[in-house]
Amino acid sequence: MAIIVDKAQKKKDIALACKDLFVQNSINTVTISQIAVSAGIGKGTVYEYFKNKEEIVFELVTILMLEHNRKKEEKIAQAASTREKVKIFYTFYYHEEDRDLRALYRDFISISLSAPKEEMLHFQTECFVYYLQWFEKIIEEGIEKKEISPKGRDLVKGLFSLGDGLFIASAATHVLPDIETEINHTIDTIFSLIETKEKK
Amino acid sequence: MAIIVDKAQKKKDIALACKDLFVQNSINTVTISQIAVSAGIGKGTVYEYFKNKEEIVFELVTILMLEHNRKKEEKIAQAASTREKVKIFYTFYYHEEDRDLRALYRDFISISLSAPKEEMLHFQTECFVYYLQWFEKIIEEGIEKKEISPKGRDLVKGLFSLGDGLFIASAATHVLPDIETEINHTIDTIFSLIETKEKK
DNA sequence: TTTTTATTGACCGACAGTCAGTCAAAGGAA
DNA sequence: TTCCTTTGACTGACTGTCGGTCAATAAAAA
Repeated sequence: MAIIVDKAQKKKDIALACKDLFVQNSINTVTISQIAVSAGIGKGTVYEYFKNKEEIVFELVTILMLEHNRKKEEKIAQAASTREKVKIFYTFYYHEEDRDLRALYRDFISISLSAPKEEMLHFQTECFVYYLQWFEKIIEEGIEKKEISPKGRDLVKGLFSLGDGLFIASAATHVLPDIETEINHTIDTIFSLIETKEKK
Repeated sequence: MAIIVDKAQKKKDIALACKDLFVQNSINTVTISQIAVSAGIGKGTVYEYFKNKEEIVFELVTILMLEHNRKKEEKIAQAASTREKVKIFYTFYYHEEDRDLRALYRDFISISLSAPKEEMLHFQTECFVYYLQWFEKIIEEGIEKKEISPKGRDLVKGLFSLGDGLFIASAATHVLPDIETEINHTIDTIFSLIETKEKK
């Protein structure tokens, strides 16, 4: 046998090497040559590890998401109320520390919308389901603890999608310059409607 | 002197001539050559009327949107309750008759997210504000008529963005195959929370 | 050596966008 | 009427760029 490269690890290395490239530019303006230079490898080698540009974004999003989820999980565990948990859940859309992931997520949605290839739909679906179930769990626990009314259950998908909706409005228009206030205002309003009286 | 062409009209003609091309394919897969053939003009002529592919999509969206708004306005005027008006407002996301505009809107969001050029942000902002104000008016009238509680005012942007959020989830994932049910379910839940008792 | 794996950049085809040139209509001069 | 000139509309061959391929090479293990 010859050298055995840890393919998975090298994929991560290449992806991370050109993270700034993707964070600072949109996927359409980044070229494979730039990627190869950034990663210090030949253009052909890029294709040994990735089928196309999009796959690099997927890899990057995956890596950053795992790290992001770990931190988020901790923070949410510490939150006192369901309302607070939901608010923390949405900090992704405006917190400074998530800026890179957010920039990639933007590209990511853009790709998924314009090039609806099966793999992308599949990956996007996986991410969506993961976060939706997490979000469902938070709401479900709130209902169990009688913090919020069972009606919260009927708002899960709506509330969840609202985040992306506001995010897109904020990213693609001049409206909503302060998405943080907007999100928290909406959450507060909805929670004032579904929180039970006996909440602490 | 030579022939003077109505530039604005010809822009519309060219855009409409390649409508199907854009409806059936995503903007990235449509080529300028295809556009030229569809419109029965030379490739260079395309650039006499449009700066790039994106501009053609803008033109198309504008044309179809005007027609769409006219019809929607009629329907909403006929609706009995605020809840019904809101539901009709959201039919865009699933009604068969709006399928073409929806397909273009998808591309449109994708472009705005990945190529945030000033013109695009501007156009997107205009559309967003137009619909948001329309939506605000519906809610405001509902509050005036005491159909819904003043809290509805605090939910305007949230409710409004929810539509795009669900739309994207439905377009970019396998989740939410039935967006119609999902939207109406969410609207019903929220309205059951903000509708006043004295509603007819 | 030989085999296997990793790497590479020259190469190719496709595409967006340009531009030098063609064409047709209109007006004016004779 | 005829012919010449002007001018805007139109064109497709051409150029540069980019994504993606592949034959050649390197280099380690057997």
